[in-house]
Amino acid sequence: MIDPRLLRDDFESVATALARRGYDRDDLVALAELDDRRRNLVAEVDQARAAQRSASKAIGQAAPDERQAMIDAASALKTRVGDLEVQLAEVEREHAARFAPVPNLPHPEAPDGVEGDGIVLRTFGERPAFDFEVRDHVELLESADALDLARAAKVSGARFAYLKGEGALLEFALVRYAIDVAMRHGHVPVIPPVLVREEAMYGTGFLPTDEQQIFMTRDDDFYLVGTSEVPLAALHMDELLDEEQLPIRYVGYSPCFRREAGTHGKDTRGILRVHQFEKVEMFSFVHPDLADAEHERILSIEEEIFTGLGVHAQVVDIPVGDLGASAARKFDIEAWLPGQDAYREVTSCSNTTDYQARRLKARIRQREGDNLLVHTLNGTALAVQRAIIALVETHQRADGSVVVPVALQSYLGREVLFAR
RNA sequence: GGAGGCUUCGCCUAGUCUGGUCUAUGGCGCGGGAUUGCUAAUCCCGUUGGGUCUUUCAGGCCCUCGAGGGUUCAAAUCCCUCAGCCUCCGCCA
Repeated sequence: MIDPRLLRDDFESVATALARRGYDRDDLVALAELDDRRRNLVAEVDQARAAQRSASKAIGQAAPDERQAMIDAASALKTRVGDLEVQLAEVEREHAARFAPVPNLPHPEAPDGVEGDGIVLRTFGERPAFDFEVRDHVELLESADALDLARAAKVSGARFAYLKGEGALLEFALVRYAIDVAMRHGHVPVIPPVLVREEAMYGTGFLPTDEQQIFMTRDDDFYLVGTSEVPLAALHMDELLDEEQLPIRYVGYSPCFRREAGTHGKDTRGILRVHQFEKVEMFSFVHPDLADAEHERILSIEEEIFTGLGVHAQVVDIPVGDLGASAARKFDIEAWLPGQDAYREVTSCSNTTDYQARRLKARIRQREGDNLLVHTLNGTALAVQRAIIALVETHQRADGSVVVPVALQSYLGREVLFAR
């Protein structure tokens, strides 16, 4: 959620910033008016309640024979408070519903544009060259019996997979490798809940805007998380953090569930886009002044992890038109996938400034000055399925075996995968 | 799944049976100050969080006793729903 007070105090800068994301100025005018209406009504209700309270209080000290008249008078005041409260509740409801979908203010340095207009900041790793016909991850993994898509389709449907044998071992190795790198940089490992309540989904900004992407349970009011960003962010929901505790850094490992609504026919082959995947995710709570630096820091850890996997990739500064609701700025790493002859997103790292914190009510108690909202940042350490694709396609050999990068060898216990 | 107990302003705690003097008690911790002097002690003051208004170095008012509803002129206190914690039974990895 954006700050209603900022909208009131500096309407122009909010309107200008959100215009970059294509947000309609007239909608903001309406929101500002709604906010005024709410504040006026709050003042009125408070006043009415003060009158009623003092009337009621006097009754307690009054002589018995005076009481009935006073009670009658207080009853009238009560009716007025009740009427105003009903009006206020209606306005509050509208206020919450109308402010919630407003996206975060973009970072001044985030580039303009829409999907596809991202700016490539740099590339790293060597782009692989092959003197044989390249296989894609499906061919490589299936022929080694490390992946079973057909039976997953039977059991669960399209966009599901079994990882088996060395495929399953590869997941454990990659996960532990990524967690170790993140831990070396001060992130505390966490296995979070993946079924969460509505507050957590709302607080992280996935509701209401991404509702169509989220799985939900039928008989219990749980949502399945699409990323452990949700339970990691919500970890400090409703908390007042001491300044000295910051920064707080986590690295979570969890399955992720996405409905992939609206992606029919897109990336249907293999495990690039599936309904259930596993991901190692970094998450930081920091003082606002340090958010930009933390964003760079998380990005550099992501680069370290993928550099260790010997993968060629590019770092992209995502344009404002392609940001999720909660992000002010986002960097993606796109790895080169030889099987597709293209760069594809393997990590994503967002600075959500105070947007999630305002909704989650996660604040900082400062030694001096007022409490303030903490800033939150998240970034993919390693998305297992996509990392597997990049890894096996990059390091494949003519016979279908795959050379294991040195950084991963000790985790996997072997130097070559899929050897015959 | 069943039975019972519990949740109070950082932490601990009084208050709930019997509604009004609760503007929530006391201790610890923390912040500020005073006094005496010797590895400290004593005393005083302050210390939940949020909203809103004003003539904004400040003050007023409202909300906040796990959350939400209800009863009442009046709710920490009575009633209902929900959540969490604890104990026991059942089940289970």
